[in-house]
Amino acid sequence: MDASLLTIQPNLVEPIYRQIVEQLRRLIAGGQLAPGDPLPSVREVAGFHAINPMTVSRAYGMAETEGLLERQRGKGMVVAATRSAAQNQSQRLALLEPQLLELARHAGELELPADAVLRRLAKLLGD
Amino acid sequence: MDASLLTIQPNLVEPIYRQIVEQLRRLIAGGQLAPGDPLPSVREVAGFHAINPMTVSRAYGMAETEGLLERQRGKGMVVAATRSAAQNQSQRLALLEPQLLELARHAGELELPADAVLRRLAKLLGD
Amino acid sequence: MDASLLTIQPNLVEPIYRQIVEQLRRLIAGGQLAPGDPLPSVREVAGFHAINPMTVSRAYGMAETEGLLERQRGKGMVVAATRSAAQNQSQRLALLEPQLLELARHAGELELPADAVLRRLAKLLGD
Amino acid sequence: MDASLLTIQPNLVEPIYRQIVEQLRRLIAGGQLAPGDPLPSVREVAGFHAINPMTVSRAYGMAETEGLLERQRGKGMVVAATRSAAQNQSQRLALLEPQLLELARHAGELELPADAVLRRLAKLLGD
DNA sequence: GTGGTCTAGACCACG
DNA sequence: GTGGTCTAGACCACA
Repeated sequence: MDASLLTIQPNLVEPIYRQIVEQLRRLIAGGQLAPGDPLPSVREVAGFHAINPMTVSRAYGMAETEGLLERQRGKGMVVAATRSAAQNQSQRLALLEPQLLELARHAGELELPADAVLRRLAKLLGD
Repeated sequence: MDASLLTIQPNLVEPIYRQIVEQLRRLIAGGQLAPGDPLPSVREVAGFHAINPMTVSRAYGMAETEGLLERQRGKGMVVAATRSAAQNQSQRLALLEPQLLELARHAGELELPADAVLRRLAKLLGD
Repeated sequence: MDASLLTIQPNLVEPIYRQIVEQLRRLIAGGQLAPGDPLPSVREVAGFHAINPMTVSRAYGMAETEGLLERQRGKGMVVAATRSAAQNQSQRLALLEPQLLELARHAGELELPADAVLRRLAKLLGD
Repeated sequence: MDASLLTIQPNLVEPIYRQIVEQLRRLIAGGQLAPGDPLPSVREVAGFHAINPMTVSRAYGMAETEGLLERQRGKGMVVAATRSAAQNQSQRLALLEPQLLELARHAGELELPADAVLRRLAKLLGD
C-alpha cells in the first residue's frame, strides 16, 4: 500500500487520526487491502501528508486495537490475517448506513425530492 | 415553530449548538420555516430537549450572525426577512453536496456498486 | 419639537431608549431644544418610528430623572427650565470626548495616519 | 503577539468577547498582526486580563468563523494565511466609517463647529 | 500543552 | 416574558 492511497483533509471537523482509522476499515472491508498487505510506515504517511507522525502512530495503534492491523516486529504494520478478507456486500453496505440515514434526514429537512438526490448521487458514484 | 421540530442527538460528535444551526439552515432553505416565523424561546427548546439554555442561546446567536435569524428585542427570534424565502432546488441540493461527495468516496473505498447504494438510499428517502 | 427630529435605529446594538435619552441630551446642550420647548407625545414618537410606546415612555422617564425634561400636568413633557440653555462650546465638546478617544484608539490599531482620518471626518462634518 | 497587546475594558457596554474580535480585526487589517503570527493562548489572555477563559475562547472561535484566525490543532491559533496581509488605507478607513458617521451626527446635534471637533481629534491622534 | 463543549447558576438589559 | 453575558468548574479531543 502506498501512502498516497490515504485521503487526509487536515482542516476538517473530523480528527485526522479517525479519518485514517475509518478509511482503513473501509479499504479492508472492501478488499482493496488484503490480509498480510504491508502498510506505509508512520513517517512515510506523516511526511507525505505533512501531518504529525504522532497522529499517524495513534491511528495505527487504534487500528491494531480494533483488530484491523497487526504489528510485525522489525517490519512494520500489515493488515491483520485474522481479518476475513473482504466482507460481503450487505455487511459493507451496513457500514454506510449511519451516513445514509443522516443524508436522508437532511434531504427531508431541505424538502428535496428523492429522485433529485438519487440522480446527483448516481452521477458522483459514476466517476 | 415548535420545539419538537428540532432533532437533537446529544451523544454525537457534532456539537449540539451546531446541530441546531445547521438544522435551521436546512429548514429555512427548504421552506419549512418561512421569513417572519417565530422560533421557540431559548428556554423552551432547552427545557424540551433537556439541554442547557446557554447552548441554545449560542446556536441562536450564531444563526443570527449568519443572517438566518433576527432578534426582535424583548420578543424573541424570528426567521430573517432578508432571507429569500425557500431557495430553489439546485441551491438546496448544493447544500447537500459535501455530504454526497463524502458518501461517494466511502462507497468507493468499500467497493460497493452504485446501484446497491442507490437502492438503499431510495428506500430511506421513501419513508 | 417634531417627532421626526429624533433619529432612531432599531437594529443597533445601542438600546433604543438610550438612543433617545442621549440624543435629547445633545440637542438640549446644543440649543436646538430650548427650555420650555414641548416634546412630542409618547404615542406620537412611538407611532412615527414604529417602536414600543413603553420604550419611549421609559426614555422620557430617565430624561426627567436626569433633569433634562419636566413633566407638565396635562400638557406633556417640556425641556426643563432649570437647564441652562445651551452650554458653552468646551462643555459640549467634552460630551464627545469618550467617542473621540475611542476613535483615536481604533485609528491607531488600524495604523491609519492622522490626516487621513481628519480629512474623512472633515468631509462628513461639512455636509 | 503578546497578551498585553489586547486592551480589555470590562465595564463597558460592549461585551468583552466582541471587544477582542473587533480589536483583532483592526490589528490584522492594520498589519500589526501578520498572517501566520501566533496568538497568545486562551489561558494566557484570560490570566493576564483576569477574565474567564471561556470568554476568550468564544472570541477566538468567532474570529475563526469570520476567517480572521486559523486553528492549528494541538498548537493554538494563528492569524489566517488567507487573509491578505495588511489592507490598503482606504479599506482600513472604511472600517472606521460607521464610527465617523456617528461622530459627525453627534457633533451636529451638539451644534459644534467642524474645526473644534477636528482640532480636538487631531490632538488625540497626535499622541 | 492547546482549544472546545457543556453545565449550573447568577445577573443584566430590554420591552 | 425575551435573549445576552459572564463565571466557575468539569471533562474531552488533539498533538
